Amino acid sequence: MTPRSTRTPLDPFTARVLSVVRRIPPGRVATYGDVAELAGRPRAARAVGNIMGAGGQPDVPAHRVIAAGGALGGYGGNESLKRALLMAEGVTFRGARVHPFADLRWAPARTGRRRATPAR
DNA sequence: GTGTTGACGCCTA
DNA sequence: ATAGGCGCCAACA
Repeated sequence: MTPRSTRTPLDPFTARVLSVVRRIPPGRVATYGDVAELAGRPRAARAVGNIMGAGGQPDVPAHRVIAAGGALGGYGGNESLKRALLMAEGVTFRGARVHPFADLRWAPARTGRRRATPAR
């Protein structure tokens, strides 16, 4: 089980991805591309998918990470479960896509990012 | 070090 | 709307 969590200490990017996903609130979703961008690698959507599939941790709501355009994306072969989990949180679907995607799509609150080093 | 795989994304037909 | 192709990045053999 979790062949990776017990091996590598987690690279910065991977840790960042998990951190981002953890912040996605219930009833909201984020695309693999969104997570990748928030993690610092806008083109690493595929890598994010791999990281999700790698298992991650129980406190990481991977089911809230979907594909672009509101598509469901994968879930270890249990897409129906992923969809059920989202619906249970209030996410509505329109066919195979979340709807309204624009409103359900989550974006981090930018409560005014303060720099650690208060520009002297 | 290289090669393959994969819960992706976007473009073109 | 469906199918195929290319690019992207990280994990693993």
